[in-house]
Amino acid sequence: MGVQVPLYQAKAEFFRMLGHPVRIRVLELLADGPTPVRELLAAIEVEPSNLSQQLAVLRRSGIVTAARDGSTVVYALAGGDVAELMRAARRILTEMLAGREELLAELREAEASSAMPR
Amino acid sequence: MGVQVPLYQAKAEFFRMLGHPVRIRVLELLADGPTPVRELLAAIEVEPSNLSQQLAVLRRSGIVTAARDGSTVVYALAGGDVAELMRAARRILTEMLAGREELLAELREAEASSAMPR
DNA sequence: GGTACACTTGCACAGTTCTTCAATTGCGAT
DNA sequence: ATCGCAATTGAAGAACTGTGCAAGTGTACC
Repeated sequence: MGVQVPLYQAKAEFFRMLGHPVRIRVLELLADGPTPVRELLAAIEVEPSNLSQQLAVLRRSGIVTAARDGSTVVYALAGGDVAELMRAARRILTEMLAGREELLAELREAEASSAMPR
Repeated sequence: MGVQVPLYQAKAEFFRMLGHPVRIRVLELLADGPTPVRELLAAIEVEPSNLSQQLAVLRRSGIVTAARDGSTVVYALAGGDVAELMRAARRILTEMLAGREELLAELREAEASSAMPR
């Protein structure tokens, strides 16, 4: 029953895999259904080789699959509730950013009513 | 009012912030309620200065707050349904890890213990 | 004051990830 | 066979992240 490959390690790797703007956009596009690379390239501003590198990361992690169809390659989500994950993340993100805006507003008020900073 | 930092950038930063085993463990411990650093240190095998560095990352991102109470510092989730995010992630991980028995077993244990009162 | 403890910060170095370029593979058409 | 297009791979350097140590801040207690 020993822990051989730590669970926290696996979770962290999963989140790290999501931690790139191009990879996020790809996953959101794939959430609407299987998509050829050509379309991903048209939708995301990125060099083809860079997109391929990011697709390779997603493939290696197992969250997407690739299938060749003639001369194009079509990517799809390997399964799972990716959309649900994104929704949960967006909810937390919204709260986090809202809190930050409030702090910024408070900071501006405090500066206006006290001595000038450096 | 809205800052024009691309949304995908913000999402990627959010996930990258989660992409570290120590930070994951901290968030899961905090999901059970506010916790002093001393307890985090006892539960996670890590050097104090390393834990502090990871706590600083979480603080900077805004997902946790720190409050001094005497000589100890107590951390808490800043809000948001972190537990729900973790649940969605676990569901996807389960599918991705299908076939890797050890990790699946650990995921099931984690599910069981999170459903139990302490 | 001084010592002890809890926690944090600065810093240097090791390790990892990102980006880009050039080279390559696979496929369809000529 | 060769051309052109779609997509991938390999490799190198830049950029970023993680770690541990030493030094720092803040609090309590004598």
